[in-house]
Amino acid sequence: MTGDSAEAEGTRWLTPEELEAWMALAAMLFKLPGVLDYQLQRDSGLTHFEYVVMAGLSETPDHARRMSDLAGFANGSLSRLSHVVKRLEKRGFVVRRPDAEDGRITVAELTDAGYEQLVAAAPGHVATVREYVIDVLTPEQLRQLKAIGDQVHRKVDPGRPC
Amino acid sequence: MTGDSAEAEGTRWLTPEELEAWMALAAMLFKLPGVLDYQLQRDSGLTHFEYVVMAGLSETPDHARRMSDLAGFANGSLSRLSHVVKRLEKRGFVVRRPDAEDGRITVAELTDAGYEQLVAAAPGHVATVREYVIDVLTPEQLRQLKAIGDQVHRKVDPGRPC
DNA sequence: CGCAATGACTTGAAGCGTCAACTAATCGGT
DNA sequence: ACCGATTAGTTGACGCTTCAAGTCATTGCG
Repeated sequence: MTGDSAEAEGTRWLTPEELEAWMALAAMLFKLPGVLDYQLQRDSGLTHFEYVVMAGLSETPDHARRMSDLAGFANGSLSRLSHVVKRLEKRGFVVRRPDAEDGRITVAELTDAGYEQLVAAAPGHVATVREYVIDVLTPEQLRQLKAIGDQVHRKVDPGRPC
Repeated sequence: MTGDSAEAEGTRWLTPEELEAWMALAAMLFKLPGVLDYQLQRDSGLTHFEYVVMAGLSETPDHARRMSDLAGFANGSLSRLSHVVKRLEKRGFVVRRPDAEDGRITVAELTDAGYEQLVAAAPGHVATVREYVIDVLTPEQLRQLKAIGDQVHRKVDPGRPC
């Protein structure tokens, strides 16, 4: 679909430069998740999403956080989070309890075993991020990447501070 | 996991700038596929991956291509492609046949119905890519994005021209 | 020529994510 | 104080991706 045909006249096709940028982004989009999941799965038995969820819990002072908050942090749906937390609970990495003040709210809390698992997984994960992303880019490119990512993210998901 | 603790001494944790860049990329990585899939699914009943596969076929003069070639183009595994092409075949968008010269090779070919489906889906897809990525970035950022994407992609997937 | 090794897929099972439906708790107007 | 509306989260079914195993064709070595 290169836009050289005459149908759909109203369509603004991508210029060659735009296409190149999009293809480069798309290739990252397709490949990076697999690389991250593969390393974490192999070395720590965790999905990248599971890792992010547990990391989100570890960020708070009491290693606990309500579900919808956590879902936002991990960029996933509440349903997805619910399934994942149930699995993590079954594995003993997390516990769930209703909030004392508002019974609708569920609070997920990282167990000690979960925290240890996260601490054990972190170095390998960070090394992978470094190897495939950070260390192949210059500091200037990292700045650019942050700006680009923020702008796209803001467009995709407007209702958020960031 | 912010690296302020003392365990795992050998680990080079991310600096704040590196972390910011990574978080911005990760947010894109999580959200964009959903946006693209949603639009294509809603308006054309296609997955983004299915779209890319059919686009890969439409690029050749005879609208046909061997499976492993196509898998590389679409950045997916051969197994994934095999399942997807089977579904597309069931829907009448693609046909498969063994190669005449080498019986191991399967060639997938876009049918007329498949081509029409693709042509109908393209404008909406391009508009979405434009809306969420291209049009929120400056030409300079698009150049940067291409460079960044290429470098990461080359690291992730070394055995390829691009 | 024969047959082991390699290459190109295909298949089936298992796990994960999404969607829609559902439950349960709180809010808000009267 | 009541009851419909809203908010928070859970669940089950279905579809898609992955992984490991299997099939069939071809290559190349002895």
